[in-house]
Amino acid sequence: MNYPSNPNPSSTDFAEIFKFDDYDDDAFQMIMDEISLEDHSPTLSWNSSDKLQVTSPLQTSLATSPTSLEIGDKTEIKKRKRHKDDPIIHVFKTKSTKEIALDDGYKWRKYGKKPIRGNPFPRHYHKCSDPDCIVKKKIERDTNNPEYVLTTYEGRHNHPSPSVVYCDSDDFGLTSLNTLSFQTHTYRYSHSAP
DNA sequence: CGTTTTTGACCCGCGC
DNA sequence: GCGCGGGTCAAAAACG
Repeated sequence: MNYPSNPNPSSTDFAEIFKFDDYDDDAFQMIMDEISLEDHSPTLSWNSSDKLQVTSPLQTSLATSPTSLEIGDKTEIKKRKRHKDDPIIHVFKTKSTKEIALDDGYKWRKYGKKPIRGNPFPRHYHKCSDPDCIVKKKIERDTNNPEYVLTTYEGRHNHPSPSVVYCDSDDFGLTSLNTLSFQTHTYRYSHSAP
């Protein structure tokens, strides 16, 4: 049984899904058919120019680039083709003016810090403290919105959270999608390991 | 005293 | 082949 990373940014105002990373078009469409984003129930499609289009009861949006689209002011979706051997990645965009490290229930060991070109704030590199677990996360401030922090999780924990299990599901690793709600505005999407 | 953080060095892929 | 940007290592320091 694999356990996904389980971010729970309890110390922040809210978090929201920022990026879909590793789905092909069919899988992505299937996912969008399954989920509803708060008061939106969007359908997604790609037009002839490969621009992402979202139609919801509230509005119709057309992306300005093939890979990114904001739905209202809540959710930004990014999409690209899945590459072979791509790791599973989740990116969370979290409003956080004070602390840069989120308490997500797992223990992490920091192993690097790097200045990133174009970003006045450095990126921090963390590994799961479990010696047999290879999950990593990167933390950096959003260049465009310095009051937000981007947390990128890579891989799946092979062990449960050492602290509280915030969300449980019998079919982690079996279904194509789990939609979890941590707080009012916190959503998480994952899919089974390949 | 075991674990984590800090920090410069090292490594590696990519574009030129 | 070289330089650059990004990712990781690892030794020492800091921490609790």
